[in-house]
Amino acid sequence: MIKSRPAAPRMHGAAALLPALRERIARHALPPGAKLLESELSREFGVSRAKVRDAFGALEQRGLIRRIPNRGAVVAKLDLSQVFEIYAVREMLEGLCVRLATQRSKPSSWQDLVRLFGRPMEALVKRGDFEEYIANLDRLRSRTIEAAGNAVLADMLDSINDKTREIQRRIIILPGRAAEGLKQHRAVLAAMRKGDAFEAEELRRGNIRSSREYLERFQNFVL
Amino acid sequence: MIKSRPAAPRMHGAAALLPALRERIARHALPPGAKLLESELSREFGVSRAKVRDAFGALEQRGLIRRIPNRGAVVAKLDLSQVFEIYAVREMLEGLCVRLATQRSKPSSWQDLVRLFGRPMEALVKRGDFEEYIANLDRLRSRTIEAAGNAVLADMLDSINDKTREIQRRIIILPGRAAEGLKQHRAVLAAMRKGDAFEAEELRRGNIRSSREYLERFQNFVL
DNA sequence: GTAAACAGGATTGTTGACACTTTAGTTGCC
DNA sequence: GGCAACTAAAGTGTCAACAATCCTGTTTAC
Repeated sequence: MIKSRPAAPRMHGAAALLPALRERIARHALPPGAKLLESELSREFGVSRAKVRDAFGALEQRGLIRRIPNRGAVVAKLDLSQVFEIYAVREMLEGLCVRLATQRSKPSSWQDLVRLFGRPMEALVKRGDFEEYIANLDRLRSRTIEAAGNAVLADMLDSINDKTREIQRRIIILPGRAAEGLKQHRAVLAAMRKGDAFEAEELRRGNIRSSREYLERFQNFVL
Repeated sequence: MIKSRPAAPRMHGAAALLPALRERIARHALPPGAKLLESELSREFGVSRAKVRDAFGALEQRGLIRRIPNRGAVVAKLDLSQVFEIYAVREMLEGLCVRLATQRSKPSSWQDLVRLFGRPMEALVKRGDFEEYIANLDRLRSRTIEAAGNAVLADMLDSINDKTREIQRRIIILPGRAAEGLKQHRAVLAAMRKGDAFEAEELRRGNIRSSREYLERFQNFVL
């Protein structure tokens, strides 16, 4: 059975506009280079063109779209060098995030995730169920960000995530990556479970460097 | 002689609006809590209210102002906990920046800054010329960011800088801070001059932690 | 005397129309 | 047939008037 991933959310209203566009761009439902028409979106979401314009402004600030005067807005493409730039920043911030999360929470609070990343995740990798694998990775990530309790950091990671979600998906399905990643996440979680914040940080950074190396090796398949 | 710091730039035109507002907020020419009137700015800069509104949107995204529906925009105040959140992130990013800059440039390219941070800076500290001291610090910072060659990182540091420029100024004038900071910056530069990227990173992080400690100790005077 | 109700003024939010720029298609000339 | 100039359509950028909301000071009722 094919898991029907919810398509583009067809919610109406101004509040739904920005999140919906972010989501579509992050999932490459709007692929890089795609043109965004103000009037079209205005009709689809039932909001005024001015609001669409506001949303475009926000997306441009986040670096998700590029606006060319009199020519409209297109989804930003990131070339390889930008992706590596992001990875360098990401390594530092995710490391910090894990360290803070470990320092600010009871070690035992990670027990359920330790369990989840044991047999269940192993099974998902063996079965090749990448959707659920990624969903669990997201659970770990959200819990970590929440535990870190740093809103500035959360914002930055969020922004980075928007830009590289699709690329991460493509890396995960590379041969061997999911299994290797799982091993690394287990190590991170074990350090968190011990309460060793600095070891957890270093392991998480290694995890991201390793992901980066896959990207380097398979860049032709990913971009 | 008093160095007349250029007041609020009275340039006109839509292009000048956003940078001018950023500058005013960063320098606390518009202090936290100050109200921003659309019509007033519209007149001052000779642009339509719609453009002022756009600029407000950008400032809100950057976290420099808060908009309350039907009540307008006020300069965001940061409480102490937010400042510490920013410091945690800043430590990582400035460290990364120094490391990248060291790795990607010829060690000899830092020679002029090494000299500048020798006697001349010493004299500025002795004389208590904080304006020039800070101007030189900014020179070092820009050069480092440029040498790091990472646009994503540069953006994030820029955003952080907007929010904490005034606070940094107030820390620098605390008793002993300028002298201690200078020693640390010298050590960082020496490591860069040697080409030891990781030592430079660690020293820079220490420098920021040290700045943070001053803030912690003197928080009542700074905020 | 106090508090609620009200009116006037000021400020923000929204909409629709209009002007400008680009693009694509068509016509006409060489 | 190919190239250049023109035309029409589509889309974006801009603005000004209108609507809704909030604040302030005054009046009114108890």
